[in-house]
Amino acid sequence: MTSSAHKLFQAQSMNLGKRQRTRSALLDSAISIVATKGFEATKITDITTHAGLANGTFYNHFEDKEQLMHEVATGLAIEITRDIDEQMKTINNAATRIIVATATFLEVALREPEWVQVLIKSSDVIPEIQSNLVKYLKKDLELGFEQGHFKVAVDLLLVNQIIALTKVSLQLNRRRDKGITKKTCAGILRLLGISAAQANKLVGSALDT
Amino acid sequence: MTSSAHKLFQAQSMNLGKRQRTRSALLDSAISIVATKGFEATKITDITTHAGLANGTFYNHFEDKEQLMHEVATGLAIEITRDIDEQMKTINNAATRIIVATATFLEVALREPEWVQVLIKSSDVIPEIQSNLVKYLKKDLELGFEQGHFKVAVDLLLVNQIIALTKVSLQLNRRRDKGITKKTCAGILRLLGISAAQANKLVGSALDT
Amino acid sequence: MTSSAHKLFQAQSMNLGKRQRTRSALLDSAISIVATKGFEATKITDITTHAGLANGTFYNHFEDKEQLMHEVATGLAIEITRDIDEQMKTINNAATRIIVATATFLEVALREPEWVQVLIKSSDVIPEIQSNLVKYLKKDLELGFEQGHFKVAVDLLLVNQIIALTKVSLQLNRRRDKGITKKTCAGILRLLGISAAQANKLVGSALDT
Amino acid sequence: MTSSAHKLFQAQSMNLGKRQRTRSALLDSAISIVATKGFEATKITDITTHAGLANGTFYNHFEDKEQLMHEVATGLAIEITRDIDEQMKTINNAATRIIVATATFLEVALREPEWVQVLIKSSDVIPEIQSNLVKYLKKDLELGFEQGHFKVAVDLLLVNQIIALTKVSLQLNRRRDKGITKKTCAGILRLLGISAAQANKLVGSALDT
DNA sequence: GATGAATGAGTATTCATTCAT
DNA sequence: AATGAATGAATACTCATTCAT
Repeated sequence: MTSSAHKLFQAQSMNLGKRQRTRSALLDSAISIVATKGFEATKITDITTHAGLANGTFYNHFEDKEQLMHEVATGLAIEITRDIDEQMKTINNAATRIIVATATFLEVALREPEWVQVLIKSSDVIPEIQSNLVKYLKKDLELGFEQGHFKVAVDLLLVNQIIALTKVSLQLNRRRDKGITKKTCAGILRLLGISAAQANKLVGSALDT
Repeated sequence: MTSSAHKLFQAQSMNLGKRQRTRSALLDSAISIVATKGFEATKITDITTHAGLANGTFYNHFEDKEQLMHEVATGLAIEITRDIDEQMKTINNAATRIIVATATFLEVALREPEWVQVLIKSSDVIPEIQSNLVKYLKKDLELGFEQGHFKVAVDLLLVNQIIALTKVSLQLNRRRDKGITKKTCAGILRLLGISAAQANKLVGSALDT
Repeated sequence: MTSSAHKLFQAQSMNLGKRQRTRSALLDSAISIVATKGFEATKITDITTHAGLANGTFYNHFEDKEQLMHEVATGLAIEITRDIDEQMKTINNAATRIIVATATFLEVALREPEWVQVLIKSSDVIPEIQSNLVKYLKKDLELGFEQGHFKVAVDLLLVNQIIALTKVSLQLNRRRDKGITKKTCAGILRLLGISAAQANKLVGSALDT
Repeated sequence: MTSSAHKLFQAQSMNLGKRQRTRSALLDSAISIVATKGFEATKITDITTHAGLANGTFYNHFEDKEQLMHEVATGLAIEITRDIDEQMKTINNAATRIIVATATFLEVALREPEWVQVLIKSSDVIPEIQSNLVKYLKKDLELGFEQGHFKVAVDLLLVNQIIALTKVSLQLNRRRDKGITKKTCAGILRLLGISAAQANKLVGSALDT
């Protein structure tokens, strides 16, 4: 039927009871469908059919579509964040942190395009996702400003500009071009006031190791 | 019924026949409703009711919602572009052109928030809008690169990044803050490889006259 | 499809517009169905099918089943009350008033069993019906007590007892036995403290003219 | 979970096997739920949840809701009848029998409102209840007519009128007013052709001992 | 026997679209 | 052209019932 994408929730519930496995099947199906058809256009029956279940089964596990999508988005956010956090633990330089975070995120997007697709689409509907992202990103930006790397005062506009540049990268990257990751990171650094040449150098040394 | 916004299509059809005026009323109503409720949530009856017409009348003028939205988006694009083109006729410096184009667009967004709101929302659904925008913007970017102002090679990613920065500005500008226009222009220039200080200077001299 | 019963609402809307006639068809269909299957068991599609309409048409005229049933019950109450009021205008003796009101009501029930059936069933769900009935009945009972006909103090229990006796009459009168009307009136008078012999005499002279 | 009401079926099955005890738990739960929410609105899961059982367990004991309600109603009828029969064994005077039967029934209703509530609601759906009641009541009424106490010929209408008066008493007696019992008995006697004064006297002497 | 997950038929409701007036 | 009543496909949600464990 669908993708070779990894089943996030199913993987997590392999050794749990039947109830949890069915739940996970629904959550994973929702990811596939939403990635394809979008949030609004996804019908309950799309999800249950994709999971090989009866429509009524949906309501044994979720109140409504809203609740399901919440869990999907939350699960995805946690999973993706885990990867990024791991990479970032030992990095102190703010410019490098921004580069690595962006690049790791975009790599996940190459590996699991459905996950990120859904996460992005959800972030319009589920504000927590967006606001969490803003919070963490802001911290690194302020750090970089204090460290003297970035020449621009941090405000909400700036944070959202960077998120927007990352999203653009995702949208254009249908062809899975790895070069776009570097260009995106460099663009973000330039937006932060770093010169074009310096931006390229920083991206190169941060990502080519 | 509601807004003090200017009726784009009605204004254009004032002196035409009744058929055209009814058509225009529907188009203008669509703008108001879509700006408020979004594309998906807009019902045919919302539009006809707002226009003071019977629901059936809609189908005397349009095949379906899709077609209506096409015309709305096209009309808006033409109208808004007209303003910008006017401003740009005498400007040769690419950096200034980018600034003025962005600022003019954002000013229209302040004056006619519904128009721009709808245009943005439509651009997801109607690709021509986006691709037209890309075409014109690309020309100026290439000019700037040739002129030596911008330090970055022009590609589709770059164009879309600039568009994205402009959209972010719109989304955040619920409070009609004019300062955001300048910040947005400066951000675009930095993204194009101009230093933060130089970007601010250019924006200042382009917009403060 | 069904009964030879008179179409209350259709009769009232014969010369009105199409909208009103369709509305009335739905109201009359509701009466037929509710009389047969009861309030709870009546589905929207039962009503529309019986009226020869599409299910969606229902919602062009009513918010939901609740609203429809309200109108049905109100319409029936008005119609039935009209008959009774007519008969009672010139009657001053309270005992006679009670007899005539009960007998007229039971006669309507013989003529239009569906109407009364539905009215009774509605009175559980729509309290206004019941409380209106209580109000009017109470007045006559108090009059009779003042006039010295009835030996029993009027209270809510008494009023409800009389209503209950009338309902029993309806339930048992599947065979359309006119004798039950007299027995019911006599029973009510006995309940009000009138002797069995006197009760029969009063009923006889009130109804045999 | 809730009421302090006595568990009829559980009490009867205390010393029987587990199967019987589970059955009884379901029957008692059904009484509680139906008394609160009514027959139609009672869901299978309401009953099983209240009994602390899984929903599937229901079908190990009953065919469907219908069968359950049959057993509930039958059990309640037997239990309540037992009390009344006990009281009546030594009473020969028909008027006193009617008074005591009614009063005992209404007392049970005060003590176990759920039982009677459900019994009344069931009697619409399960005709045997009603017809049994009719049979026993009819016997006493005929006795009273032979004894010369009641002035009215016994027929089905009369029997149902008396039942109706008893039900009215239950419906109005939300506030647990003991006075209503006496008024109800007196009303029944008046309906049977006994004068108001005599009715009050009989009720007084039958119930005040 | 008990469990509770899964089932799917049944129902209310919405709304784009048609068409007779 | 405009009207607005009627349509019916689409969809969410409920709940009695089944059945594998």
